Amino acid sequence: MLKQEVFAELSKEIDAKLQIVEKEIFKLAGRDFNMNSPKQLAEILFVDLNIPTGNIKKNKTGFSTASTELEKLRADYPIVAMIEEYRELFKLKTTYVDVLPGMVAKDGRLHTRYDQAVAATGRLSSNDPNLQNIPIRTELGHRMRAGFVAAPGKKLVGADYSQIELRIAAHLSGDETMIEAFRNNEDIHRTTASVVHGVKPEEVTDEMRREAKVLNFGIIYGMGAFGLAQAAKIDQKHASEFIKGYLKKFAGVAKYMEAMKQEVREKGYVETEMGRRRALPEIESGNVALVRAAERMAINMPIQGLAADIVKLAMLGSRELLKRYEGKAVLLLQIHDELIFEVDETKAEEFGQELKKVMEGAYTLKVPLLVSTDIGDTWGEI
DNA sequence: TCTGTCACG
DNA sequence: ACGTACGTGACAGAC
Repeated sequence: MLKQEVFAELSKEIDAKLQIVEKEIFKLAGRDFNMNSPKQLAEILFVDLNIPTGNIKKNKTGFSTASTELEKLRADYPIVAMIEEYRELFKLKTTYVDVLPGMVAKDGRLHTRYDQAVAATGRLSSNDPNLQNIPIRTELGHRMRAGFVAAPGKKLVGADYSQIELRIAAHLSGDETMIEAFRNNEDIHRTTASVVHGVKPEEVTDEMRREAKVLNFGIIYGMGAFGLAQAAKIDQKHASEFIKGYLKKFAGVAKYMEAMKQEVREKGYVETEMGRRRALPEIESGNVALVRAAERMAINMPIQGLAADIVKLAMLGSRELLKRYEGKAVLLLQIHDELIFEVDETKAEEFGQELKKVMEGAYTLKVPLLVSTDIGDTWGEI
């Protein structure tokens, strides 16, 4: 259910902030313009204000004003930081804060729709409204989630798989180092940094761990040195050596990647361990960029797809659990690696413990599946 | 309807 | 020389 007061409060606050930021931007720009138009914004930045475009990417229209590009300018140009703030506020307002309250149904609840046959990897997708992309990464995001509440007398019980895709990567690749790390319940990003740099885990710096985290997520999608350099904000040479070192130490992962590329070349498709297939006909296109893209999808799909399969199994398992709670617990949301239930407040604690067991036992990998659960009155608390 | 952008996992 | 990490849905602007 939505707490209308939370949304009304946020709306008011965002409006006020937007007004101030907008005025400030117009002043710095020297004239009024529509800052929701990337075209007009680019003209202001790169023509009127003559901001150098040396390392700014181009798109079909001209110079990009995407946040990854603006980030490069933030330190030198105050107007850029203001534009970033404007964008964040505007996005939250127009996509969520001003829209969701009007979508509440007669029963007082917000209902989404799930598509089960849209995503190529086997994931669900959510629409009208999409409740799989409600903000969380910013402070305003957290405050918005506090506006999603359990019905009176109920609690929200959330349960999410910890590092499910990396655990699946360990499982599918059979990489001994990665498997050991998960079996010992290590901090996987710290372990990666430790292994690649050849230092003890306790000697891993925050910087090393941060880079390793980006690499762990990127590597299984076929990220190159260029991508890692951008994402981790390191130079390309360093990124290239980091990847080389990683693939040498995590030889099982390198082997998995090669195996998927070969499989898609031979068969024209890849599949998850449970048999879900994704056809990748572009592999035969002869167009280098399309072939490379198909290879990356071939590496990623068996991982992301098995995660989707496992969560679906967990949903089936939870159905059995729900039967036992006969109307005292219902499933509200699935968010890829996470399930959120609404449960009688008297049963929430017990339900959470049983749910954790069901989800962790939904499928057996070479490494344990780990689920963490949370209970709260609002989505913001879990 | 397409493009650019940005919210999430 | 080129493009550059996977999967989605929604919004505003431009045409």
